[in-house]
Amino acid sequence: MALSRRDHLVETAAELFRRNGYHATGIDRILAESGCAKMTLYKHFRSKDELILAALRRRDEQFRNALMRAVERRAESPRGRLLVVFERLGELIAEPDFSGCMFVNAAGEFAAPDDPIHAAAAEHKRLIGTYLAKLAAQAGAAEPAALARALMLLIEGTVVMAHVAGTRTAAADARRAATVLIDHALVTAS
Amino acid sequence: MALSRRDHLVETAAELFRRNGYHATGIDRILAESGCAKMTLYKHFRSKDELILAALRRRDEQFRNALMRAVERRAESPRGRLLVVFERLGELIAEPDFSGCMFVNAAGEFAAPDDPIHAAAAEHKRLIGTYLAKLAAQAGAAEPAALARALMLLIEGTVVMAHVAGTRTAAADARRAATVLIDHALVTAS
DNA sequence: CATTAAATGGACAGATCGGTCTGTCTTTTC
DNA sequence: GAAAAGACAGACCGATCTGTCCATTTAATG
Repeated sequence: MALSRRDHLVETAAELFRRNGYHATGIDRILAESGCAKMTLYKHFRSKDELILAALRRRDEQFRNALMRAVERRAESPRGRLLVVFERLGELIAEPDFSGCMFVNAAGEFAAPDDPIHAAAAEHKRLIGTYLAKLAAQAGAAEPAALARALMLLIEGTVVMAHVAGTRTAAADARRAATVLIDHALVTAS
Repeated sequence: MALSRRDHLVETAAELFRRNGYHATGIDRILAESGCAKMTLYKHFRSKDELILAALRRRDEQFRNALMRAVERRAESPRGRLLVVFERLGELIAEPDFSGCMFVNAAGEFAAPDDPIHAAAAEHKRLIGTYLAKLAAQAGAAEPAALARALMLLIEGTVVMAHVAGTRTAAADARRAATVLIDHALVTAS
């Protein structure tokens, strides 16, 4: 079955927000691109901000599901599961119209920490961090949460440097640093 | 001497852009806050985008000067100079109205890589990276450029996680990871 | 086929956007 | 003190923004 009208709207919006930003993407553009009428939008959402929230939630789910599937599929060792994350990172930033992390961009445009949109971005990062900590624990890290936080820094830094500065080696750099940190955490644990 | 009219405008704009974003900050707001007339703005700048560029250039200089001064002032060992960067990072993200990196936010709102604003953000990151590579070389790293790129990832990741997710331990996490990477690079060099 | 629900295009409102222009006032300079 | 330059306030422009409303058409359902 094709996407429902609502989902089609959210999908189109998410793509435009990702590529062009939130304030810079007008409602009319989203409607024209999706072929929906204005009243269809405002029947499903009370405001543009709610549409942004729905778009972020959709992308959060898609992103985490794809990540977890990749880790499961390519899993070799528990240590290797952590490294799969960085391989996926390399694919992500190599995509033709990669535009950085849309959650980071959202937090940038909606800077107030108590803004629901900012909070949704924060929740996304929290969920990824929790997942990484689980992988780190399975790999037998001395302090799984601490290792996960360090790897998160490398991941976010990679996305930023690849987008802002166009650093093509970012994912490889991150992977190399990650192996050092992971091995250090595993040695300390044994 | 007080700031010139032009500099006062740029300073006010930079602060508003940093806190509230670029598209979300209107010209009128900047004028009201700075007490300038519209024609004063358009005498010095041809467009809002040029004002944004001037604001980014100003902040880039201020930021790098402050960083280099901190490194010089608190310098102990060559290795310690690298770690001063992370101490400064901790102070930065602890500031009351810290709003992430305004260069990253600029690249997010002006996503096209060939946009002059995006390019200015890229140049800022490039300059920081070059400086880090110099410090890494002075510390005797095996591959100074590679170490610098890895540290950049930690730094950018710290700013992102602190702003987006409110991770208060980010700078400490980064510093800890940095020492591991630095020592690894120094051991390999000897 | 008839009824009902949903989505359509498009007009419209009110606000705000970036940018232009006019005219007045203040400051500097000689 | 006169002349020149710069900054002031604010009206104004066309475009665009989010959001509301309506009248029509389409699609699904009994």
